[in-house]
Amino acid sequence: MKFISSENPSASETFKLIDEGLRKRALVMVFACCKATYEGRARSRLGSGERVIMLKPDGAFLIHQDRKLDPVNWQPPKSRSKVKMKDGEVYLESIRRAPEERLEVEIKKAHLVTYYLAEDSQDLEVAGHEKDMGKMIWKSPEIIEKGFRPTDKEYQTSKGFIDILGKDKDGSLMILELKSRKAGISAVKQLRRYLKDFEDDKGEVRGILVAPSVTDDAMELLEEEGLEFKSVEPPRELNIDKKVTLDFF
Amino acid sequence: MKFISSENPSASETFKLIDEGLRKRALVMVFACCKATYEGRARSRLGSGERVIMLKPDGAFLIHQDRKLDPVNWQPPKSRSKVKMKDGEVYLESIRRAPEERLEVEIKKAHLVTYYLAEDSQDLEVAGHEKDMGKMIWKSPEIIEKGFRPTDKEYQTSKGFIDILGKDKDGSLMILELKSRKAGISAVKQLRRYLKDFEDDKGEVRGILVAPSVTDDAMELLEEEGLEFKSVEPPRELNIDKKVTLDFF
DNA sequence: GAGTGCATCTCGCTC
DNA sequence: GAGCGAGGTGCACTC
Repeated sequence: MKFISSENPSASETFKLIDEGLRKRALVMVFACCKATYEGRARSRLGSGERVIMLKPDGAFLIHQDRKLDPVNWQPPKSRSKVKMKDGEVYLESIRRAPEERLEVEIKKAHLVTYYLAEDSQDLEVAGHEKDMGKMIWKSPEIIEKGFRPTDKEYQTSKGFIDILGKDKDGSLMILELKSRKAGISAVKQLRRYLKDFEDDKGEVRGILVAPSVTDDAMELLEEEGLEFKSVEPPRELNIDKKVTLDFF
Repeated sequence: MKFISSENPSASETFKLIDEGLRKRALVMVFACCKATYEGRARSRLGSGERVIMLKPDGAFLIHQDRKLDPVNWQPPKSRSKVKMKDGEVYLESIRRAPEERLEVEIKKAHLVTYYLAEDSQDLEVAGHEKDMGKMIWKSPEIIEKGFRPTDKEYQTSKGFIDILGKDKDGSLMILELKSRKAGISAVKQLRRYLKDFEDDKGEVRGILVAPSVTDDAMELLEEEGLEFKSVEPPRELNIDKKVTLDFF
C-alpha cells in the first residue's frame, strides 16, 4: 500500500484523509482551490486559486502555483502542521517557532487528496561546487602553477575566510579566492580586501582568483589591482570515495 | 473537468497521460519510484527511491523527496520537458538553454499519475522587505530622526549602491544602509565601505544602519567604527495602493 | 542576454 | 541556538 487517494472528497472526507496522512507521517498532497495567509519574517496574502499543497513528514509545507520554481507560500522542515474543520470548511495550519511564523490555508474546495508512504533512502550525490575545487587544488596544487604549495585552507582574517593560502616557488605568499562558476566583480573585491590584511608583510603577496571564467568587468579590475586570474573548472566526478576526499579537505 | 488521474498505471498508460498533460499545458504530477541524473552548472546523480515529480506548464520541473523544503532536482521555468518511452520504460527529460542544463528521470514504477488544469490568476501580496522599508523612510523621513531629509535612493558609488542618502538637520551627509531583518556584521562592513567613498568630503558624514535589530558582533563593530544604529521595523501593511507607492520609490 | 542584489532565501557547518 | 557562507540558489530589475 503505497498511497491512499480520494477524488472530489467532501470537506469531512478531506479532513479525515489529511489527518490520517499526517498521523501516519506520510507525504500529503492536496489539489484544491484555496486561500493562504502568512505571518512571520514577512507577511503575505494569497487570494483564491487552484494550487498543489504538499505536507512532508519532516514538517515542510509547500503551496505550489502552476508557475515558478519556488513555492508561493511555504514553511520549512520542523514546522508543525495541523488540519482543522471550522464551519464546515477545512483549514491547514503550519506553525514554526524561532522565528515564530504561521501559515494558514483555507481550503475552499478539494479536488484530489492523496497521501503517499514514500520509501526513499537515497541522498543526492553532487559534484562541481567550490568545496570540490578546494579539495582538488589541495591534492594537486600544480593545477594552479608549478611549485605552488598550499599551507592553509579556510584561513581566517579580519575580512573573512581566505579559501586557500600558500606559497609559490619563490616563497611569495599566495592568496587564492575560489569560485565554482563565472566570477564577477564582487569576487575580485573580496580578494582585494583579503590582500589588504597582508600588505604590511615584508615579501611579495600575490592574489589569485581561481574560477572557470570571469566577467569582463572583473578581469578589468583584476588587471587594475595587479591581481591574477587562473582558469580552473570545478571537478565533476561523482564516483569519488568520500572517505578519502573528506580527509583531504 | 479539473484533473485526470490514473492509479498504478502501466508504463504505456503513464506515458500517454503525461504526454497528454504536457500537450494540454496542465500541471502534471507523478508519484513514482525513479532515478535522476542532472548535468549542467554542476552534475548530480540520484539513486532509486519514491518521489513526487511536478511538471508545470511554464516549464518548471521539480522532483521532491519526502524531506526538505527544496526539490532534490529541478529545472527552472522555460525549460523544455519531454516524456519518452524506451525499452518499455518511461523517461522524463527537461532541457534548459543558457546555461545548457539537462535533467533526466527514469521512471521505474509509477504509482499515481495526475494532471491538473489549475485556474489561478492570483498573485501573492507580500509586505515586509527592504524595498518597503525604503518607501516608508522616503515618505516619512522623521522615522530616522527629526530633521532628516533624504536626497537620493539607490545612489551609485564605486563600492555599490547606497540604499538612501540624505542630510541631517545640520546639513551633515547621512548614509543609510537598510536591512529588513536582523543585521549582521556584513551589513556593517558594507556601510563602512560606502563611507570610505565620502571620507574626503569637507563636512561630517554619518553612517546609519537601519534594521529591526543587529547581532552583538555587528553592534560592537558599529561602535568601534563610530557608526550608528537605528531600529526600524519593516512595514507590514498589505493594503497599500500600489500605484501610489510605486511613485514614491 | 548579462550583471547586481534581495529573499519568509534554504542548507550545512561551526561555535 | 546563532552566525556565517555557499548554492545548479531563484527572482526581479537594470543596462
